[in-house]
Amino acid sequence: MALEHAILVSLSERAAAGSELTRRFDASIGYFWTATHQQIYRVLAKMERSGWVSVQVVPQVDRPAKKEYAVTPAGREELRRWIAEPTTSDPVRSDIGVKLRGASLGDRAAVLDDVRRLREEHTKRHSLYEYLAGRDFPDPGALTGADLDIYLVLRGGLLVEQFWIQWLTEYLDAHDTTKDSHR
Amino acid sequence: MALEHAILVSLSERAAAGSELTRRFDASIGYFWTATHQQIYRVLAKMERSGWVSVQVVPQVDRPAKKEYAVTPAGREELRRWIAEPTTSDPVRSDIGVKLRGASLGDRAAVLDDVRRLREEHTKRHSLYEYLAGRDFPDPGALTGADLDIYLVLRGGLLVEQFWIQWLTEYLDAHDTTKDSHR
DNA sequence: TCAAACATGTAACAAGTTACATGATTTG
DNA sequence: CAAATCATGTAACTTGTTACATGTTTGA
Repeated sequence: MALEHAILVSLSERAAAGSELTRRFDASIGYFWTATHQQIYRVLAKMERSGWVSVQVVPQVDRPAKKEYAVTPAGREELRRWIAEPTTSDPVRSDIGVKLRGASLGDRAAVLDDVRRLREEHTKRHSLYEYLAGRDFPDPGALTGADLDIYLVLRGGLLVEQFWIQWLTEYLDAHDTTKDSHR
Repeated sequence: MALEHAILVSLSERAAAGSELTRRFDASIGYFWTATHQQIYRVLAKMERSGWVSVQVVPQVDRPAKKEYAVTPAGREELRRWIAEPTTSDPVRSDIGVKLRGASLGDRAAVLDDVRRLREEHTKRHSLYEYLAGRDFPDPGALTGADLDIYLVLRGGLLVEQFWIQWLTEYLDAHDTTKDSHR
């Protein structure tokens, strides 16, 4: 299970409540791991029982109180242990990959529309990442340590989006030039 | 759920038993969807109850009998329906992405070793796909219909492997030139 | 005949998804 | 005071993983 470890990484950078963690998973950590708030709250409760994180209720001036979670020494130890462990490649799962393969068994025109829409989405995300890279890392060559890591993971996000754009474009080009949109 | 639909695509190409499907998921379909035999048998049973596939027990001369599954008209209809449905991008989940981000909280040298090992794996898979492409699709420009689709999905597999090799190489280069392997 | 490979499964569990629920506080 | 937002959760369900179990047939 990597969700627990992704949370440990995020909390190590800065203590946070479940809602704040959810926002982080929608953004930076989300390049390579996603989670909904329901999952995060459940796992946080479990991690507290395991003693990997501690909680402190923080009353707020202008907001409802929140539970701020911080990594404990046991949590840091667990994270070290997990990081040193050999990684197995996660299986790839992509609906669109299955649809592209089976397109001749359904409505080809609908698949092509779908592909155009997805390519648009990935293009937008790619632009966003480029913007973030330019804004937060104007001089990548100067980075070291944790900052360098954060930058390199953002690079991974950029490269994944590039992959999608390239693949979907190849698909569209191949099916536009061969006029077999009718099967 | 796309496993059911991935099975429908595979069975549409040719009827098969669970063990044969498992082998296909380890190979071609597996570029973008994976499944173990336990999952496949469970889902096949469910699909039979739904009427999407039919079974025929085939006694074999030199092997134990197998249950051959074939797509029914209802299954074909369901596949058409699913293919026409708009696709939502599947969430990305990658252990190594989380580890790269948190590397400064653990043993950096171990992470670098891990990255080298993973890059090696992806390089091998890339070579395999290149071999398959050259063997099965010597003249991609001439392809149409289902054959073209199968080729384009293989292209997707190749491009994913390229992404991995490039990203992991960037990571290694960045951490080799900045000598901060000690945190 | 006994080990290996083939084919099919069960059971228990872990992880992820979807839909809904609750109370606090702020803003119009 | 009503609607919107924030923060936290529960419950039911689906999907995926891990470990084990069973019978068949071939080949050493």
